Amino acid sequence: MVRTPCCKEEGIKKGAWTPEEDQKLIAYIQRHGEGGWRTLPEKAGLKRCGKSCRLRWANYLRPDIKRGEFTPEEDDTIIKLHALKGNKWAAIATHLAGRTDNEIKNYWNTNLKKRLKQKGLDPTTHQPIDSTDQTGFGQEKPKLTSSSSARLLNRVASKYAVDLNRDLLTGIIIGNSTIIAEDSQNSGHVYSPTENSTNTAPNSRSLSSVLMNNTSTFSGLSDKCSFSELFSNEEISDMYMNVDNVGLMEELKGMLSYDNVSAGDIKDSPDVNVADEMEILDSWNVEDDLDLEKFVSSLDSKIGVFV
DNA sequence: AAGGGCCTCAACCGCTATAGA
DNA sequence: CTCTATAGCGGTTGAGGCCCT
Repeated sequence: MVRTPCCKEEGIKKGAWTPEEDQKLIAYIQRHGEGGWRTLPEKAGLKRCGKSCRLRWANYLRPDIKRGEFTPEEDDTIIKLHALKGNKWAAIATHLAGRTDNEIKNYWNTNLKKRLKQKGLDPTTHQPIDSTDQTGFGQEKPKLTSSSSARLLNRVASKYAVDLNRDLLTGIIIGNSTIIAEDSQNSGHVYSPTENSTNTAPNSRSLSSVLMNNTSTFSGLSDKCSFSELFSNEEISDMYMNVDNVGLMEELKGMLSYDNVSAGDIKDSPDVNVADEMEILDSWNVEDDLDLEKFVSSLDSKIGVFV
């Protein structure tokens, strides 16, 4: 990939923008519209590189930018979306009208991060820092990289998760705690990919069984999440607003995080024998109606201990 | 008053993704 | 398919303001 030289030329100004420069940029964009950033500086009479102009416009001069203090509602939205998306500032910004990714990133680093720490929450994982936490989600999770089986289980789950319909997933996420509680004791249930996905109860029991029984093994904040393909941004945001257990939603997202992943995508992961995992996964016949737990046990004997 | 440390946030840097020739 | 230009993203930097001693 060839890097475009930027701001390397002689005579290119850097640093803070002056009001005069701002005016030139605004006037030019009002006349000609956005785009063509490479040639814009010269045409607009600015001694700046195009990238600098684009950033100045996108982060500061755009007329739809909302300035001023973040509201408590915006704080809440950022925190919840960060739990779901991680440091995907641009993605988070799409949920906050008038706020830029840069502004949200700065606000997170200078305010919200500290606030979470003060509440005893890890700003990265959003889980309690205190290891005595009794929720189960706050307990230190084994690193994803520590378990090949966990990774594969994620992929197995995701392989079937795509068969689940939207209503089912919504049901699992929003307030279906009764079923989940029952499922935690239903260890013998067969996680069957052939169950009718429109039959909500059996499938939700299967999926949430996996969640509850293996909660410590699921992780991941991958942007390859198929979650976003199943739900619109607005719907995801609504779920976060309504869901009681944010941790559960994260777990579910983690389950889906390997959807569409290929061996090539994860071959750099240090402790994963990807070839083994993919071979096992590919050889697994969906029609076998295989019990997931038995399947995982069989994996343990082949590629490591399942935690 | 001074100056040192801390905080904030605009701007920059380095990189990837994508489109189009 | 390859190459190149451009757009976009996330991490980092540093100037300037604020606060404390």
